[in-house]
Amino acid sequence: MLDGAVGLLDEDGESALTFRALAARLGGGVGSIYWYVSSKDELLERAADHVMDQVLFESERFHGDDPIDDLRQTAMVLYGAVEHRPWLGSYFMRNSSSQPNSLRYYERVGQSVLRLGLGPRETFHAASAIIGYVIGIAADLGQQPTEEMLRGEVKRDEYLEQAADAWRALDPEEWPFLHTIADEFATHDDTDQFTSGLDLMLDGLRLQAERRARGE
Amino acid sequence: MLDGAVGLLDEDGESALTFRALAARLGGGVGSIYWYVSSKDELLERAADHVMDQVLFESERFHGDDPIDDLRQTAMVLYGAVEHRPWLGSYFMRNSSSQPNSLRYYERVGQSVLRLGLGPRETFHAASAIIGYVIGIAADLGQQPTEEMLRGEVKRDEYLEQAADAWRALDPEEWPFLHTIADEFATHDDTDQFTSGLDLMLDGLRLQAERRARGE
DNA sequence: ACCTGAACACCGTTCAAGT
DNA sequence: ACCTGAACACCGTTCAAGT
Repeated sequence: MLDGAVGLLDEDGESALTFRALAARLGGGVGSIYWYVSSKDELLERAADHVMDQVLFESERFHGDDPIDDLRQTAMVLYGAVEHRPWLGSYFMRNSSSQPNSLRYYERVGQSVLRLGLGPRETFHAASAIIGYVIGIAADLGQQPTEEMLRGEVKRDEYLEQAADAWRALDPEEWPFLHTIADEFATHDDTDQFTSGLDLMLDGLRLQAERRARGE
Repeated sequence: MLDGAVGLLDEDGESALTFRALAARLGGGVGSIYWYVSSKDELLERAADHVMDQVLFESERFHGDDPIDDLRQTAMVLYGAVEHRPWLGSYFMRNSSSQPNSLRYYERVGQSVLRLGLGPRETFHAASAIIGYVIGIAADLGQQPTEEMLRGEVKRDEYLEQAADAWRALDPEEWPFLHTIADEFATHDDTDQFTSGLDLMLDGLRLQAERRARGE
């Protein structure tokens, strides 16, 4: 059932997942889904956790010497899963019993942070910040244009170039930032953008750990 | 109209904003809303930008010597707006013409980053990372429990303590991270959590700027 | 124990008709 | 130019009835 739900979501976006469509795909009646799930909210939570099962599996092979490296790779696996699933961000990591894999993932990230030797509060904050960042960026990147691209109406390059052109047409005195980044934006790679911000955060985390190790 | 829409969203959450409820509040018919807005999506985009108007106003007074300080304060104003409006994260910063304030906010953040003297690509990445982080964390924090709290069913403290208890009951060998942070989680302050992660990212950004200034 | 599908309440959107 | 509200297609959810 969850395979079917994730399939519908991946193929045609969040609006394609209806009880009727899911029942049709499974070859059953609308009502029978309610035997396994109590609401659409729970269906989406369980679908999210179903995706996290794969994320968890893929991130289990990272056991390097540097905990920061492990964190980077673990975060990137999650990013890969959320990048084209904007719905995932809104439903995972709800502290509910129907999301055991999300909790395990949180624990995994946390264990890498633990190796940095920070205090409990800093450890809690750092692990939450990393996951929050991944979700935030992925939600940002997987928005409206993506939906139109799913329907094949707009190509990504054209969309970016169009937005960049609009920025270039603005007054440079008033919009120096948009002018500076217009070229970068038009040709940017989403994964690069994600990685850069992640590295900023991980650099800050490494700095915090070093400071603490020096007893500051 | 947008005041009415934001009012409904703030009072009873995203599901309370329906065309019928909005029409009733405005004392008109359902169809008349379509004279001003072409779809519910656009209504939410404009409502989001309506909120951003206030965010923009509040963040205009930051002009300190340290661009990083400006960034921190500008980010915190946005956080304050999104914290209790989980719907905002999904609708703002779509590069559409109906969101001029979001674009202005992006420019504002970007101008502070520009003062750090990085290259165009790093500038683009840093500004996007900061905003992505704010949205991600705020979306994380403003989830399900908040909705139940809106209905007055669960108090925040009880909810956190309950989750922490569930973590404490797990095997400590297998879940060292959750055991380490259970106490912190039970008593944590959302704004503290947000600020800590933001500072990690800003520390990393400062480091990057210093490296570049030294010509590395 | 598990499934069915008609029925219900509600939603976004359209549109002929009004002022 | 702006508003009205019935009508339409569709949705999540319920439930009496089936196996």
